[in-house]
Amino acid sequence: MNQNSKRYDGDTWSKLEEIREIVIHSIASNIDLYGVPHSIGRLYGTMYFHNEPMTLDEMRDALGMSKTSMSTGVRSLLDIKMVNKTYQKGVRKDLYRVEEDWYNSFFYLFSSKWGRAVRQNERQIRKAKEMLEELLEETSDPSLTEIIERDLGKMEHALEYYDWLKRLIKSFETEEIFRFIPKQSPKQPSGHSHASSQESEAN
Amino acid sequence: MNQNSKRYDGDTWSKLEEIREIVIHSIASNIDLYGVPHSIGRLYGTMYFHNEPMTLDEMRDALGMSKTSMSTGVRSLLDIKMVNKTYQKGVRKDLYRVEEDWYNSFFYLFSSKWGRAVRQNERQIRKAKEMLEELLEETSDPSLTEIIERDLGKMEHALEYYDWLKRLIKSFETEEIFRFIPKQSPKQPSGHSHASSQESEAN
DNA sequence: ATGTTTGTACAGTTTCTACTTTACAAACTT
DNA sequence: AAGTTTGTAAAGTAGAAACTGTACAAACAT
Repeated sequence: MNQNSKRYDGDTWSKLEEIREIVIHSIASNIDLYGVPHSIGRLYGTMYFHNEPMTLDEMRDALGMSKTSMSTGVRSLLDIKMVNKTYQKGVRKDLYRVEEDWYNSFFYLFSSKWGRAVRQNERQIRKAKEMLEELLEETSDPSLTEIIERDLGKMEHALEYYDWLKRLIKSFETEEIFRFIPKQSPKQPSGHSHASSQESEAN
Repeated sequence: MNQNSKRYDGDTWSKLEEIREIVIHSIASNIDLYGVPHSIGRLYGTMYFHNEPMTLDEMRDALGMSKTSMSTGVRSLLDIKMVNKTYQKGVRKDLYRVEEDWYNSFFYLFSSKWGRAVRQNERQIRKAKEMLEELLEETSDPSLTEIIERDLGKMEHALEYYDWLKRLIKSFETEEIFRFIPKQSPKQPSGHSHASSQESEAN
């Protein structure tokens, strides 16, 4: 079962590893979009092709890095739900496997990182808006009121944008986005192109 | 016109700056999502409230940083189109102002960073897929073919996901996303809630 | 209990990133 | 022409991030 423990035709096997390396490298060099360092991207890629759950020791051996790094690395992948902890009876060590559903990983990234940022900015801007309104009442100087009103306009505009972002993120969380961008691309059988409303199987 | 060169009621003015500082700080502490360092986030926030275009020297004075930092900082903001270069007759210095449309900034981030990543990963995975298919033909060992087929399945799955991401990004670029998530949130006057198809003014 | 395995906290090292200072080229002025 | 001004390249520095080795606590085995 475990393709790492058996010895197949060595030539084919090394070719396979070469191919996998291409993909792993590509993943690793783009994973910074998830705020994850390159080397941990390699870890992710390695786990992606390793079909069974992995232990920290296996990761260490596979990547030639320290076990501590594997521990912290897998933890950061766990935080953004790119890997999951699994359990297997009779196995003492912690086991991890990659989250197979990449849509989930993508959505979770937004829900967490972007969602957090949006909420914070929204809160601060709301606070600023209130303070500006208060300040506006206390001010008589017309050139100053003009500036305050301009700032207020910016705050309104910003709040509108953050509200939009929140709705976008929600459409990810609820997977309603699939109503608009379906998982399987439209095969254009005959009719119109966009905004088809076919159902998508959520998992 | 320029609120920095005149002297208004000092008390009100400092209160205003205090309020702005709240917003600037909040923006700066979340701008890492755009791959921009904190201090350059402050630069962005400062420019955001400074209603006229700014020169590098003004930035240096406003932030107390080196002119070189301002130069590289504003360049990185320029790269992701969060600021624009502007021209003003009779002015020798380069002038910059923030991109007012935050939707644009957000969309451009995806179009550039994510789009680039998607294209690269897609290309590499397509290459890997071809190589795997080739390898599959040369292989007789049944346990080995099983593994190759499993990898091939992963590649298919990945390509499907990247296709989806590409369509999502395209919906940003074309602003068709606004058909699904309109700029102004539905005021729920009476009817249904989501997927309204009202038009949005593109700018 | 004593001994072993497993994961992580902590301290130290290296490597990288965000700056600053200096120096200079290009564009403008006189 | 020589002298300014303006933006950036290059080199150096300080601090942060990524990684390693050691030490240890918790869980399990005997």
